[in-house]
Amino acid sequence: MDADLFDASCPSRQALDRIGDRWSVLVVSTLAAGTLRHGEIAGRIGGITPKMLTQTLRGLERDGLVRRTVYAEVPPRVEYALTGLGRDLVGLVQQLTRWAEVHIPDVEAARADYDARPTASRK
Amino acid sequence: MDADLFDASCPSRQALDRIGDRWSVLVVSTLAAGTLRHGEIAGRIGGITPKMLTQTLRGLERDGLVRRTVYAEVPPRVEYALTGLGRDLVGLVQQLTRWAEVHIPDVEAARADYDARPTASRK
DNA sequence: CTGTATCCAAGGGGATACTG
DNA sequence: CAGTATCCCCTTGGATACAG
Repeated sequence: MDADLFDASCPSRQALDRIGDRWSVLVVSTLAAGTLRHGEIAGRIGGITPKMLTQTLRGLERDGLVRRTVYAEVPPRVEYALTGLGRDLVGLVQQLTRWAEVHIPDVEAARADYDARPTASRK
Repeated sequence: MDADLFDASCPSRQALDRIGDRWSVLVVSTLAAGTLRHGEIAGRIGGITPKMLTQTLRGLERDGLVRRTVYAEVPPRVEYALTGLGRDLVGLVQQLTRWAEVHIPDVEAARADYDARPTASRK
């Protein structure tokens, strides 16, 4: 019931808990293009349900990564934009993306090799 | 059924799918210290079940991030070590950790502020 | 348009016990 | 010691319908 220095005290775990879910990275990356409305984000991502979009946006807003602005107009208008902290996160995500782009071939090669191995095959 | 440029084609998503789970980052970070045995890893992390350790290790091995060496001895001995690719990933994870260490205070402040807001309170 | 509420299926991951 | 096999719970997230 008590780990060494890991569990919740590990910063990388906390960071991953924030962006490790299915949509956060996508939403943040989309907002990197600039201020967008709820429907615009949904349209650009495609496949995300309104529930998940709102849920993701709320989480990002709560963590100070996204700023939500509501305009009290007749047709409700709500705009979302990255905060300075959010823009910072985007930079990190882009590094992650870059790493992935460079190394994915290696990973796939390793995987193909692993799956083809006669010894420790077995998925 | 077809997103713009995201969904599975997004590299960052692929990278996150690899390290976004509960244990991969912890295991990889632990192995950054050097070659370790199954039990040693479990001991250093604390709280991980043998099932999850093996499962995580298998995934990392399959993706070419970790190298598994089995010694055919009387008391079974299996050692795990990072590959070049794995060491590369560790570098990225450390960047992530660094970012988290620096910005977690901001995130927590934003969260506390959000939770205290009279307007859009409501968890 | 923006967002909420409900229902529900799938899977991750924990506990435990057992095998080589 | 290393790893496997079950069982099972609980969370994530998708579909759908509805409200402000």
